Amino acid sequence: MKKYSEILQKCPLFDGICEQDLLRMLSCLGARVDFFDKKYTIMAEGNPAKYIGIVLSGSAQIQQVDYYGNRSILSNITPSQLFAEAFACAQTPSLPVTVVANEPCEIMLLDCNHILHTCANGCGFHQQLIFNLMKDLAAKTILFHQKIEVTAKRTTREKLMAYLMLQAKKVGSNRFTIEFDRQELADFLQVDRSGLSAEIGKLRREGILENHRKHFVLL
Amino acid sequence: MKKYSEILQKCPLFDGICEQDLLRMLSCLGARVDFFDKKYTIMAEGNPAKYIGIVLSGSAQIQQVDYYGNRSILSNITPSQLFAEAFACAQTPSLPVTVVANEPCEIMLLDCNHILHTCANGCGFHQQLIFNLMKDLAAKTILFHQKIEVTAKRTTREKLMAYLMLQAKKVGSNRFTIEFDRQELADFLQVDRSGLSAEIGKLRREGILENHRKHFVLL
DNA sequence: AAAAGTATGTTGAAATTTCAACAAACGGAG
DNA sequence: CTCCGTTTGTTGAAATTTCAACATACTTTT
Repeated sequence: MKKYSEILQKCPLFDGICEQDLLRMLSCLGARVDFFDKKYTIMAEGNPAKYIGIVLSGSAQIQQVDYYGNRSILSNITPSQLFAEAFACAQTPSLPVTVVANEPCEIMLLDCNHILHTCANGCGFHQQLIFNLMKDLAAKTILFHQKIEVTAKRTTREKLMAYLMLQAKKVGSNRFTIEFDRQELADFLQVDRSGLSAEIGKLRREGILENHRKHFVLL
Repeated sequence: MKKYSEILQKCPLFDGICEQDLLRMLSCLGARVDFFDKKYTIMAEGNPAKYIGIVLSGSAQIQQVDYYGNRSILSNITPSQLFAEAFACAQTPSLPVTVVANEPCEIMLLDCNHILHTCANGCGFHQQLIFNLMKDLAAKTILFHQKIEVTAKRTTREKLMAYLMLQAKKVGSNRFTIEFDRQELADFLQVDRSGLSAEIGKLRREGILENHRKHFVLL
């Protein structure tokens, strides 16, 4: 596990925990590492939520797919980030989302029960882990509010502009690269892909932005 | 504060804490109670998030209002429920939402810093409060997923049906009363009110549901 | 019980989105 | 470099949503 310690140190779950303690903890938490190729399912909708996931390398995508096969993208998870922690903490009997590998990736899974309940060897880190989980869940809630603020807009143009302005704000520059391809961006904004492409073209012709594929400049 | 103890006992923040301890805690947490008449603002967008709110009586509504004045309703908060806890825990410098009184209500405000950090008199309940906050935030995250699952649908009809079926599931019956009036339901589902009314009429004529105002029966 | 105010339903026209189909641009493999 | 699969852009028609305006139903006040 030692080779992952640099990534794990950056994980919000392990804030305030030193490398030595962290490595000792992992076995106590039932940590295991799995590999997934691009497009493979890491966690499937409908399964019980027992594990907290941590992306060690590559990236994963949280999706909801409805009865008719329409995909809605909730977020991308990058290295050091947690996923499925809310469902694991709430012990949801049936995951409402699917987690898929965006690219080949290494995923660490932790047994959530071992985090929430004091273990037999009485290691004293549960309090810190629970505090860190609380902070992480608060931060995720804020991200949800941001997503809703964007998708609550009524037109493709407004959603797109709200999204792009948020990205510009995040990186502190009017020039940035987005994390989604066109189909993914459409599934994140909850609009039609071709309509989205058309709207980007229109904004470009109006001189509001410049772009090439995933690269954008707001003018 | 004693007159609120029945409501507070049901609050997820105080799970596993007995009445006596709870009442002693309140002063330690800087608890105060405010009254608000219908439509009054309990917390205003843009302010720093310092307090966790608890609805003692009446109800409050979490809203986002954008630049153009378009309202989006996130949720209704009923007695014993928390609000703004995610922003307070994350110490957000600027609230992204507005909380308004749905009806005359009593609101308890707690200073979040007093919950997260051990106090001078070293009372031993912070760990339990943090654990409870973590559970509450996990539950709220799941509610967000449900809202997104509904609003991700592309047509008014699909959003409405997804919402109604979720309500039926919640109460375990095909007959139920919804918590929103038409304008509020439209602002929750992120659709046009008149289009929503039209769609309800259409579903009624198709024999898919019966309704009168807030009362619905799915057939 | 009437009046006033609010909420809901209805309508048709205008704006927007979705859908399907295809063209163009790009990127990786050989 | 070329081929091939994938992504992105474009288009027009059909479906849906939005918008404004008004009618009707319900509630509250006096």
